Amino acid sequence: MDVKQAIEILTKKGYKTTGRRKDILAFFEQADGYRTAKDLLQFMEEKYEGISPDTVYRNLHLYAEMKILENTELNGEKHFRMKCTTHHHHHFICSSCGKTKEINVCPMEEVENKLPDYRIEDHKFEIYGLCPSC
Amino acid sequence: MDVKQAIEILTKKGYKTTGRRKDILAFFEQADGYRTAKDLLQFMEEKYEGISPDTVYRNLHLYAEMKILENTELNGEKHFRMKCTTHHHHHFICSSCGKTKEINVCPMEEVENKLPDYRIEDHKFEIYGLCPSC
DNA sequence: TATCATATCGTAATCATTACGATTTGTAAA
DNA sequence: TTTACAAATCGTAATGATTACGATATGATA
Repeated sequence: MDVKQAIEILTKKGYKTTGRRKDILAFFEQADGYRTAKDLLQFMEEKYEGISPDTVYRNLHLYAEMKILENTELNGEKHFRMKCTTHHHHHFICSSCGKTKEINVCPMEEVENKLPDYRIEDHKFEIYGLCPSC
Repeated sequence: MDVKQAIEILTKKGYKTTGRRKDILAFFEQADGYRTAKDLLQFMEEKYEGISPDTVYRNLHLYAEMKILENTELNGEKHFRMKCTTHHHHHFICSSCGKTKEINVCPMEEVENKLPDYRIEDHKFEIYGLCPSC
């Protein structure tokens, strides 16, 4: 997912493309990993002095709902990153810098066979630790 | 993990066995699944009128730190349950009632081979959905 | 350029969690 | 059993993240 694709989704669903929305997307595009709401708020405050926290959180939720961002809990805080648009996969997440590495292992097929009477709606498979540079 | 084992751990590490601590453990022993801090607080207030929220949260963290409880995020809220003491495994978690089902699938060996330069510290593999009764 | 629904602001409210001094209470030694 | 003391809890306030909301500003479309 990049800024261009995200804006297309917004437009198609009838949402407006404002400067703040574009800058939030740009922040995550260049972020290369998971970032907190606070990180984003600080970034936005540099350009938009006195920006309302409401604006930041509202758009974070909007983007998560529209599958433009994905989120996870890291060190007790919610973190966000651009959603991957390629094939299904999971991530190693560096708990120090938030960078991720794609992991192409998913045991869900095996698991589904073991849960015949359950309705499976979602799953999470994440590996945490330190990346080579941290 | 049951109440008896948990109290042994507390005692061994020099923590006191208070009525409140025993009742918190009893709550999770009979809970059979994940419960929120609020669930626990409500339960405790029935018996201990005017109990301080500090007491509840402090002990939740103490138990999590001592590996008596494990926790996860469910519907945006932290949930806790008694820690499993058997062999390593993962869980299906019902997002409606919080009940869990043991899943004996773990692909970490395969994953470790793919991350030679990374320090792996933890991993999470959880399946979410509805259990047969929900 | 005018219109209008949407987005944002400014600020306050909410909610979960944490902090802290005062008081109470297990625990272990006398 | 009593005493002594560190640990636990209370009562209450502070904190911090998030959400709410009426007023105002601003994209998008005609």
